[in-house]
Amino acid sequence: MNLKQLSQKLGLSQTTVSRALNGYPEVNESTRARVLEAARRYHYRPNTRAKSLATGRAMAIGHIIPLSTRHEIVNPVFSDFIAGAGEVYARAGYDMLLSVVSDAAEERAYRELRAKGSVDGVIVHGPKLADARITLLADLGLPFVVHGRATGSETPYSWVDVNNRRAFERATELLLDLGHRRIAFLNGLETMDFAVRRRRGFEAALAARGLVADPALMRSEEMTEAYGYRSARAMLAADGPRPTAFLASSLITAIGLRRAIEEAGLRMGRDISVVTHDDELSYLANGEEVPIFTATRSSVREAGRRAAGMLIGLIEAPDTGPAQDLMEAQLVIGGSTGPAPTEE
Amino acid sequence: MNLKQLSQKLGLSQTTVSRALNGYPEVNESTRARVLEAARRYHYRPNTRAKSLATGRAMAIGHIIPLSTRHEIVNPVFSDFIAGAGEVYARAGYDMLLSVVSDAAEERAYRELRAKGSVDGVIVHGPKLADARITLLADLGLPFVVHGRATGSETPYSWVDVNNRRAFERATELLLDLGHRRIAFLNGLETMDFAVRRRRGFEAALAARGLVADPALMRSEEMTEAYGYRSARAMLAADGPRPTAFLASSLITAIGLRRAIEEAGLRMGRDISVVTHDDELSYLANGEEVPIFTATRSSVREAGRRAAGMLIGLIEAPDTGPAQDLMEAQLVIGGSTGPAPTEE
DNA sequence: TCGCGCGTTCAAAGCGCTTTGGCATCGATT
DNA sequence: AATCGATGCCAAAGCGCTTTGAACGCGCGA
Repeated sequence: MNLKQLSQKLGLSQTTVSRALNGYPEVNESTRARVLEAARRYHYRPNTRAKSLATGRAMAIGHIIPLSTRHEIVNPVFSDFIAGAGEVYARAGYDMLLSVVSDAAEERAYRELRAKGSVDGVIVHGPKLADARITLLADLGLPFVVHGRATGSETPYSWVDVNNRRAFERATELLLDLGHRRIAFLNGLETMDFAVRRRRGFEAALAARGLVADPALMRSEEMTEAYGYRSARAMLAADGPRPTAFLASSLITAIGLRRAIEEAGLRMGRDISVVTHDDELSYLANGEEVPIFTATRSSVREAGRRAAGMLIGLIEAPDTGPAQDLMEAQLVIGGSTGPAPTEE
Repeated sequence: MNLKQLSQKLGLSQTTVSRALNGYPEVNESTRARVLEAARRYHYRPNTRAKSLATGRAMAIGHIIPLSTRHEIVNPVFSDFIAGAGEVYARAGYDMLLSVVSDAAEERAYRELRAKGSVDGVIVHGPKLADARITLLADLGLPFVVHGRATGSETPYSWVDVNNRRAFERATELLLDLGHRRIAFLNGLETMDFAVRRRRGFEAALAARGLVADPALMRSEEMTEAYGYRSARAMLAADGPRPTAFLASSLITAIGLRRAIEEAGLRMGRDISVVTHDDELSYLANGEEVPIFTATRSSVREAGRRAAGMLIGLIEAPDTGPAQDLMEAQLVIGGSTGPAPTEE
């Protein structure tokens, strides 16, 4: 059932039917009612491609996912973000277009999206320091919102981000207040912007008490379970003073951490304290009533909602300047932290 | 730069340029070369919407994700599947359209996808028993491939699935061979087809040795970490004979399981054996060289690739009947299994 | 009576592409 | 010399929608 057929059934012109459906004022209310009723009866839906060819609006938003194992993206954070964004798109009538591309093809993918006119805007995932995609997109004139920030990018841009620096600063302060001095930090890959901010927060909190981070206790890798396990195991087995607390960048890493702690015959929360960041992933809850891990908590799904909303705003009101949304993480206390054990 | 402009620059008609670009034979090879060169120079990309309006092909494939927390979908399995499918789509020139919808709106979402003509086919995720979506899609005449199967669906359909029954049968046999008799089974939600098949495999292996499953040792829930923890904790604390082994439906659940085991002062692999299913998620590896958990292993990313390939085949050769692809899981031995402890 | 404005409707153009149905040109065949 | 089949190119129609510009009928004031 297309517009032509529908208008024939109604004995009206395509023009009138189109206007009636799209809420234009110059159509008699009684005919409009007839049209709406008929559209419903025949399950009429305007063909998206024809509609966007005519209007020039794609009514779709793109997400380009670089497909590298060394990347932070093919990970559970992504599905939660997408779920949040998807809710908003659905409500606003936008489709979501996903492209999985190799890192090398990423720039081309953005250019194609633009040239082929398949989307009205894009979300940029996993920004790196001075991320090249930002200037690229600005050049292409394609509206975009970054999930995270890209320190060192000179052009202004829109973003939604968690205050990673502040979150990790507070987490570190908590551990310091509990008496911990030897705090290990298992960070994410420091090519990623958020990881750098987290490290800054960590270092700032130490510096504020006249302490300085011990390089031997700092790692930066992709945030897997094995990473947490391997690092904690090595640090706990090392000669010399051991860490009494760990700061982890993700729940998955913290889980690996816990495995190493327990294998070493220690008890998390008593012998070793752990604080982690928790993205509130829907399938990976940090315990039920009482959190397993003390954590800096911020919902990535909510971030998805906000980024989507911001982008749609940008698309529909192109003249507004770039927008920003800095979300504060909550520091929630769970069972993984306690006072630093006193020296024997 | 559109076709009209490009053809004017070349002094050719749109027809010829279009044919040259699309590889039609009735164009002189030298002009074709000229056209290709010019297209490259001006970064010409045909507008997708116009192209699909003209051809009737959307060059896009839809994935509809029901947005319920009670669902198995907003989970890491999903992102890996998508990553696999996305690779194939990209190579074949298809876009991927994602719709996140509430469960109630799911049927409508499929109908709209069809009526709006935005996709050439869809992948169905997380099939339930006698899933209604299958007959719906068959009625709509929209090509589709199911990731998994829907027992009890009378119409034939295409699917890609793991042999869940066989995998869990083998896992159970392994535990039986190791001398375990009290085996607990933490299954996924048994509204889902795969979970039912897994239970059948579990029960069949027991039955083959004249044993019968103990209902007190069987659970069926969404596969979270907390589920594994809570269930194992309760079972290990119960009066009467305790399980000596656990069969878990996902790595996440197994991780929760391990937490409960260790909190109970037991050692996994010695006091309590664990076998789990492992989807080989890229971010959640089952250990590094040596697997943490003994597991039935099957790559969900590979399943994504295969499903995408199958669907594209169906779309491009619509007359071929439904296809099937049953993947066998590997049973890999890790550190979580050992002989059943002898009774004291 | 005429002309005007208003409310309502329509025919047709246009979005950027593919594809049908010609139309020349030219070498080969009769 | 006339015919024919390739070969290579083009004009125009059509995909399903929106939107421009015009038209129609009607009531109203002049």
